[in-house]
Amino acid sequence: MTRSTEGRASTGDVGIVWFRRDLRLEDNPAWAAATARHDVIVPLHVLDPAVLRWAGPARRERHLAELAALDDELRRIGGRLLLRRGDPVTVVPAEVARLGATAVHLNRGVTPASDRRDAAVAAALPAGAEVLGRWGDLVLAPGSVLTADGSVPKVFTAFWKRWQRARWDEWPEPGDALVTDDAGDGDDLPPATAEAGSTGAHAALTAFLDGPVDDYRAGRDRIDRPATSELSVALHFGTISARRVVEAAGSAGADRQAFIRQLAWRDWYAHLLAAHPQLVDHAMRPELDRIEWRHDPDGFEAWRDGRTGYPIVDAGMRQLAETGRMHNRVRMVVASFLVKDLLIDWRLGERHLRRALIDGDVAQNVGNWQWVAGTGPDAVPYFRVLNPVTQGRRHDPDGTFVRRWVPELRGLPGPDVHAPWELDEATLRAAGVELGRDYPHPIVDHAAARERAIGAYRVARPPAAGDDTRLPAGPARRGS
DNA sequence: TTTTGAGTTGTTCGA
DNA sequence: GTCGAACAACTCAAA
Repeated sequence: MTRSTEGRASTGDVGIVWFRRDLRLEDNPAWAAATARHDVIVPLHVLDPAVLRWAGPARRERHLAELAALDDELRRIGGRLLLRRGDPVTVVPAEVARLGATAVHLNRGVTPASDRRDAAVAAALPAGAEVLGRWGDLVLAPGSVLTADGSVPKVFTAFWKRWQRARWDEWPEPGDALVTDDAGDGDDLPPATAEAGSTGAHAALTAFLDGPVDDYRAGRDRIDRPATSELSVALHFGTISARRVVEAAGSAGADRQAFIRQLAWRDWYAHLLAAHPQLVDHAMRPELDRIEWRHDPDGFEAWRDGRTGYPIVDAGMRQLAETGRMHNRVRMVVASFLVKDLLIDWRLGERHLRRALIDGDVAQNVGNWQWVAGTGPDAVPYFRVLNPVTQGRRHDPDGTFVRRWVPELRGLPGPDVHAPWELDEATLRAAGVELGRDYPHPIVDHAAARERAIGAYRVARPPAAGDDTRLPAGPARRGS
């Protein structure tokens, strides 16, 4: 502990704000409640090796930059972020005892692991100290958007209707407590980057609201341009509150409405996981856990390393490996490819993306993977299989995105880059591409793989009542 | 309790 | 090239 704080702290009641996924001071319920209640605040962050093990290099690096930015923000009001390393279940109670704190304020997470950890911390606190949890990550807290029977709506549209009607609970107003300036291990942090912290988050929000938002419906699926808010990382670390984003966007016009709707999807997946923790590794409908996934380590590696022979898939996976980022549309395409084209268990892909993405989040990632796999909530026809070539031509019409991440195909002109195997020898030769040498042949035939996936899903489905003699048939054809 | 209409970031086929 | 229907059969929400 550094000098000056001792004197300030000695006269007053001490509270700890344990920052986790809420690395901001503005619009932060735990921070506001703590500064209103205590005389002295200790802002604490714990680097937990067990959590860091599950983060890829891109997220770890950004995590440290975000901590540095929060530390900068605290310095501006005379404080420092107290950084500790270790298991929070021992570290947090030890700090409470050392500082004589009476409460630990935090914003809760929606995963079972997060709740278990917080409960273990609470149980280990010295007598007289307590954990005070709030919700600060979502627009609406879990449990606040329910159907008439008290459950989380299982189709998005029903959730969306109620979400729009719901009123926010007011968050507490911050007080004027003193903030301590003990940095702990914080002096080892790398400098904050320009895009980190609340400053970076608000800059990204402003840039989005100054232009792209008003073409959001048409632009958001364009993977070759910056047409989205790029706020997922800021929302992941909580450097901006989702409520601020909703307020700033307003609701004027269908484009802004479409953008806000995406934040409702985010809330929906969090609400679902909070209510159904088993969604992390089980299909919402049990029969869909019976799908016979293929054991195909080579296929998985080709997918992971970006050499499936499908350019949009490979571009996305290489971008992910290099940067920890991926457009939402591309996430759907690569997920559909693994699950439907390769018929590999969605859980394997989910784990990989969750680790590699900077914004990798259990609730969001699981929700989206289950949506693509058709195993989760929402009405998804099981025959929905994304065609990687169609998706590429539609959302990357000039092939710009592919050429950026798959340099060996740069010589191929325009949208032809999405299906190099369809080109004639002369075109390929002119572009300096020999399939099988410079770039892989497709590892599966999409049309055949699509039929295979539909068949596997059909077999897993329980027979309809009164129809238990039906044999698994080939894909139905209309007009037959 | 029963009924009814809707779901859904898609693809494919044929007119 | 564009358009609409079909895909398959549920489950869900709300009346």
